Amino acid sequence: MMEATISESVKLDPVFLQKAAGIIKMLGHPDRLRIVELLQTGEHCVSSIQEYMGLSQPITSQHLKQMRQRGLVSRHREGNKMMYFVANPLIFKLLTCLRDTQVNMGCDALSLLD
Amino acid sequence: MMEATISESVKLDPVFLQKAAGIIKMLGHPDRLRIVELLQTGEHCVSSIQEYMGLSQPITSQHLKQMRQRGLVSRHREGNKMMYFVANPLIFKLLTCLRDTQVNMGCDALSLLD
DNA sequence: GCAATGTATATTATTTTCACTATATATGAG
DNA sequence: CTCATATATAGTGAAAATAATATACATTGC
Repeated sequence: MMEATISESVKLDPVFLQKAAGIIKMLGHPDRLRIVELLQTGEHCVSSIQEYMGLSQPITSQHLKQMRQRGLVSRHREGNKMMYFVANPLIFKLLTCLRDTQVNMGCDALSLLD
Repeated sequence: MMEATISESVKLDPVFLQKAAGIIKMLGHPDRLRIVELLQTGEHCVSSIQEYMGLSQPITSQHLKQMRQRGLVSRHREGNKMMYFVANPLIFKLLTCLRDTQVNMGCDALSLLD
């Protein structure tokens, strides 16, 4: 099994970078970041996400819609309910980065410096 | 040497999550994402960043200021010039995620699905 | 069919971001 | 001190994000 060693010199393709920025933008909102953190554990319906987050139903739907449009999450119907789940492998990787950083450096790793 | 295995079950601390969202938000703009990609290779002054990016001087300064306020980058004076550099380890990790994703999955990995 | 539940959308007001122009500040050279 | 270079900030207007309320739509069970 080969692990690719990614050199720092790999340049991000302009198209890729553009799409990536769009995805990252979606994670730049605390609520949405927390939603994907929840969804990472498995699929959830809107009402359970809503309850978990303590958000209104429309706001919850809106966040999910935005993330769906950017390809972060996807959904399927299950009877009455819409089940949402993470649809992009990059999301898992990015969340792993965050957890890793929190575990290794603690909360202060992200403190403002200036 | 021990590599920490980060379980998916590590829950992100609310404070950490809040700060992380702030940092991630800064990367959610294509120009800023490209700027940190540049800075990752070493420090650069404003005018060289500006030239590389093809942005106006005020816009360049503004992006840098925002990122400085969030702790993504820092700077020091070198004579006439202000040298900017990446100040947060998380940035490197996130960029590595992106490069890794691009290399392993190509540009289409981030395509919209819905 | 109707009512109940779950989700999505429309509308609107507020706030925030973005990008531009003009101007101010700081350093170095002379 | 003066000028040139490099950077930062102020002020403005347009565009986008956010959040709230009201309403529409879809599915289930009767």
